[in-house]
Amino acid sequence: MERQLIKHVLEREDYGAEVTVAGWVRTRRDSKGGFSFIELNDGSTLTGLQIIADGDLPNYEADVLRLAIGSAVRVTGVLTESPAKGQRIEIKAIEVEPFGFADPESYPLQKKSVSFEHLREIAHLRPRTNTIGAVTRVRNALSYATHRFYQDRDFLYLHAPIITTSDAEGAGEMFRVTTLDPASPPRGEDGAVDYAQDFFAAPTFLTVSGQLNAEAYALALDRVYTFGPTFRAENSNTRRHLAEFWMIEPEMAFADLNDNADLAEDYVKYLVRYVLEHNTTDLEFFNKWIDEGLLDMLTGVAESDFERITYTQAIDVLEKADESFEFPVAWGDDLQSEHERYLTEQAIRRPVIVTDFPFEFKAFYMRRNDDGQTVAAMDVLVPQIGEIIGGSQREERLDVLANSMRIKGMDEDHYWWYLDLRRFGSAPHAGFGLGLERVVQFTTGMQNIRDVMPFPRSPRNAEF
RNA sequence: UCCGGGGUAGCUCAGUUUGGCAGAGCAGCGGACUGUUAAUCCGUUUGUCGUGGGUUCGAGUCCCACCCCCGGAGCCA
Repeated sequence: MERQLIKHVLEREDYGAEVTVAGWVRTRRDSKGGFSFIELNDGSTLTGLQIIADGDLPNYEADVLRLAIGSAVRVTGVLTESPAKGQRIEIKAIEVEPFGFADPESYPLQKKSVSFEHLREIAHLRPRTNTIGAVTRVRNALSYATHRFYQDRDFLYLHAPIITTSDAEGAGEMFRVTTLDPASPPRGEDGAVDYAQDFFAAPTFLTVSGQLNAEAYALALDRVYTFGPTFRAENSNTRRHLAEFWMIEPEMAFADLNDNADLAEDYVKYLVRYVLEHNTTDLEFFNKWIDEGLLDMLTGVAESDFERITYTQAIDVLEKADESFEFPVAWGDDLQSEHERYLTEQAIRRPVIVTDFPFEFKAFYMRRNDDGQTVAAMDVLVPQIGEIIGGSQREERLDVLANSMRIKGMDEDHYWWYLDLRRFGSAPHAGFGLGLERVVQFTTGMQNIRDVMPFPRSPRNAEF
């Protein structure tokens, strides 16, 4: 008989039918009435399926009574209306076929919940917990919804390179990629490592962003998006940063900052609506156990218009705020985390898109505004997380871009191909980057980013 | 990297103030009971007190160094 996923079995009402399921035991409760209750979970949904294993089963003593938490088993049985509260249906087992048992004395998971800190040390087993299972399903839904959103709007999915020679931000530590012998690398006459002899005949790194590559394709195919892993070798020890994370970067030709903000707002709302509709069971779980206001907050975001203010206006709001900030507020200084959170959580109380930041602390590729002071940048701020999106209209004017690079102290020769895009058929274009893990955090209420990534990489942590 | 809090049984944590036999709950195991569902009740096993030095008759507790984890900050997505 063909095996069915538990989430589909739970929807059936044809009592008396024979079904086959397989999964991992969450709990087993024995009744001295001569039978056992087994709660089975296969990850297809949060809810487990209750199996009634009668003492008459030929392998009841030998197998069923050994099925402790964590054991893998296949069960064929009759779909039955449950006489007890707690579940609508259950399976009265005809055949119980164990695969791998789990020794309850050494199995690290318990019926009772354990701390997320501990689960990180058993990252290979934590997907068997309710929370990590639900996170994984929401993460999957957000990924699928991302493709649907952009595909429906005629964006092409672009695979940007992961190994690169360019540093898109001009800031941030990068992971070096090399095949040179670390013990005795070839050296030039000045004693420095001679990367001309390395695999790529140049220093190479793991990408921090696919944006520059995406710009090239947008200036040929109109609209593209990347969705792939990115890397930062920063020694960041926070609940919002990873050394390896997944980023989505749309890039549109013939678009300005307003178009960019429109797209960002539509995208974030689309993601929220998608999981509200398709991951109801999981979100209710998070709302109950992780973050009590989650569903109200997400519904509010899905229905609200994002507030749009300029950096200059934001500074004005912060200066007038009846709030004592740790960092001073002054035009020309970047917004601190506390400032961002005040804007979205206290002052405006919904997502905020801040635009037109000072040129001084923004990246070289952002389009300079006519005021000479600011650039066409935007940050999307949401409650709880803070900055969830960073983007800009790109500088399409060759002379202005070259000038910005000189001011930022960058090597124009190294970016010859990027400047070529402005030499030949340049056009206004804009795009942004969104960290997938930040959205998973936002939509699940999970506090630590390490719990929304399958095998998170952070400083000192890449064991699994 | 900076600031703060931590590291004691498989897990969650008391015990450190004032140095003197290593503790509780949960889990596991044994039993009782039960259409149960974080089951309940009785009994019970389990220790490199993060690591390395030092002080002391005696250190989980005091001193020094280091490692790791968590929270906040910075960097950012």
